[in-house]
Amino acid sequence: MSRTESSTGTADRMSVSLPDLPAPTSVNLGLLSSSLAFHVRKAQLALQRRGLRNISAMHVGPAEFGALVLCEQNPGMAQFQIAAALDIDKASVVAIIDRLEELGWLLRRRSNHDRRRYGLYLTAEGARQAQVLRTQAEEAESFAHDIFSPDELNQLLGLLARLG
Amino acid sequence: MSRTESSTGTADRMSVSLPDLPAPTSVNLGLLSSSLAFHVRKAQLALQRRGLRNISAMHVGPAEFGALVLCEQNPGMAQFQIAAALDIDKASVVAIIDRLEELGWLLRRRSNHDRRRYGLYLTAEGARQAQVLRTQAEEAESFAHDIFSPDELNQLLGLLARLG
DNA sequence: TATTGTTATACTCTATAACTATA
DNA sequence: TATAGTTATAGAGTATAACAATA
Repeated sequence: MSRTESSTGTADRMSVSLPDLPAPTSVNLGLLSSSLAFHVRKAQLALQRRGLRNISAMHVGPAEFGALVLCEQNPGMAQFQIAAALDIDKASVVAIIDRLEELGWLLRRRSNHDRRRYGLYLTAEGARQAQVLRTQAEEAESFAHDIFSPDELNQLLGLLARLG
Repeated sequence: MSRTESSTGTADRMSVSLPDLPAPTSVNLGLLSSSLAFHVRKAQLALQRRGLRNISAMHVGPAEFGALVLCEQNPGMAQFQIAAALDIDKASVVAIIDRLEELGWLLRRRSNHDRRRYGLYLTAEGARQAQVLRTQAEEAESFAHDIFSPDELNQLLGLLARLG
């Protein structure tokens, strides 16, 4: 990589301006300002920074939280169903369930109806932690209620749901 | 990891139901259905699947595309400004600019106004590629125009912008 | 002292492919 | 043959910390 000054001899490769412009003080986003992907990505970063990441010390991220809530609402759920609900591969679910099982928050029980599957069940401790995490998640997202009216929040959720 | 059947002896740890439930046929999302983070994440995945990822063969991802568009709109821009605009660390910008420079799409030119900085400028080839990529990005997001009315799309963009 | 760019390093999240056991 | 779960592996995308040059 030639990261030299190369102040001459490359003029023919320049598209816009050779002169040593002062760096712009305010940045023009161009096409990005109307890009859905750009805004969705920034929104996700903003949500992560608000505390949704590393939600309760432990190594419990959004995926673990999602799996826990799903198993709470749907006792006996199978791993491939977690994968579908969270939009990730079934192979990626294994490590998530492993972690929750190691924490003692969740049990795998081989299904008798279909012995290829596990049924997933929360333990009592898992149910307790789910409650704690749910509260934390709600607090992490509570700033949205300051930014948006209830109507606007519903609008946003509805519009996003149509994208997925 | 004991992934045995453990059909007995763990009843005290179960929070919900011991019986071997058939896996639920339809999944209840619980709290997730009203979670902003959950919907934003699914929306991002949907956008990526629509072709925004690996946008033009080469190793040109969303970050490279963003940097290219920014430099096109703001000739002489510095790397730390790219970092701020894309919401990533300045250290992460280095590799992105390296790649664009290797492709011959972009030039670093040490600024004379502040010799700590580089001014970033598109090459003629970079400007050509920016046009190609812009078209591809617009096509990748065009499905949004099928899903949303122009008003709805503006609403969504506006609401997302308020989150970031 | 603070800022800009750089390097080295490591971490999170996820996908892919190949395997097993069951269906 | 197809499906559910597993393993091993690899990749993308980023952050952090420490550093040199410059302000």
